[in-house]
Amino acid sequence: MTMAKDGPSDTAIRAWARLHRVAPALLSAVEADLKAAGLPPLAWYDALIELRRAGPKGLRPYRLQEEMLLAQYSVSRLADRLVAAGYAVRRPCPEDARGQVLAITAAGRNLLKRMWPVYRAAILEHFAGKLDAKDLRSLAAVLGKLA
Amino acid sequence: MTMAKDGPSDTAIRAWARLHRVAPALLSAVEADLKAAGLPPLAWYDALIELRRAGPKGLRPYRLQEEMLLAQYSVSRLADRLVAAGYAVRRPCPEDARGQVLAITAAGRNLLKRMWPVYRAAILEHFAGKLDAKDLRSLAAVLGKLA
DNA sequence: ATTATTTAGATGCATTCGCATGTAATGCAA
DNA sequence: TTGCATTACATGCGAATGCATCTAAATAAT
Repeated sequence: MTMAKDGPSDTAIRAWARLHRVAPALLSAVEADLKAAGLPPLAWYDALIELRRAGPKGLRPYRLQEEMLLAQYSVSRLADRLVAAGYAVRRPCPEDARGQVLAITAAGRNLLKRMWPVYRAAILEHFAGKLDAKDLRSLAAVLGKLA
Repeated sequence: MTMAKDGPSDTAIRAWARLHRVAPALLSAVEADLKAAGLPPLAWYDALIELRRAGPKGLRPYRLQEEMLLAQYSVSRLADRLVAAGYAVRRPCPEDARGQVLAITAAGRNLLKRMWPVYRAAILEHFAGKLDAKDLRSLAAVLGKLA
């Protein structure tokens, strides 16, 4: 009955419960498809997309951190792995000697190209294929309010 | 331009991107509130809710696994921790000697009562407070199609 | 200029996750 | 029944995560 304790409404609880239930399942279904295709995790894709968008000037790790909404150490280690795998390089930062710049390599761009078909198919199969255009727009609109 | 390669539409990609971006951030914001209050992770709450719902007869781990959409080893270890913390007990299963039954303890029920106010406030702050009733219903409806 | 504060990033350590596999009991088939 | 596949759950081990802390450089304060 949602007493006057002034918490979220029952409707809100239901929506939350579904989000809490569905979103992680969806993400891990997509991750599983990538893994099944012998490809790296989604986070690598996301990071490389940002690096590619940043262009040849590269991207500061703290910027990547903001874009991806990750913890600092998480970006630091993601960068370690991307660099170790040859998909990105670390360069010293000209304007700030304590910082660095991350840039995508040719291998990184190639990885994006190899991942996208699998990623795209996974999005279609697990997500977009189950919704119509109206659903998708309304979902994007609602989620937009949460950012 | 979403060529005739028959992937997800641009609208779908946008919706996916937001979901991928917002949902994990939301979850970790709520987790952070719980942690800040000195409380266990959300997964403990979810599991204990299921155990409480199951009543005194308890719940088989594989059932919990289905409810929570988790990996088998993940439930096994979650159960380890709940039991170690005294919030649940393992009992041998009468009808299946290889199985077991998990049941919530009084301490577990008490933990649920302590967590709920914090959880509820977090849902309100990070989620429900930013949306109106129509948003919430439409979100629940769309996510329902993905289950 | 000297000192204190903040910021960028790395890392040791403990916990957790994921994968593969192991053990044991059940169910099914020949 | 005996043998084989399946199901329920646990676990060793390597990788990833989270926390706290460290270094070093930049910035602000005195």
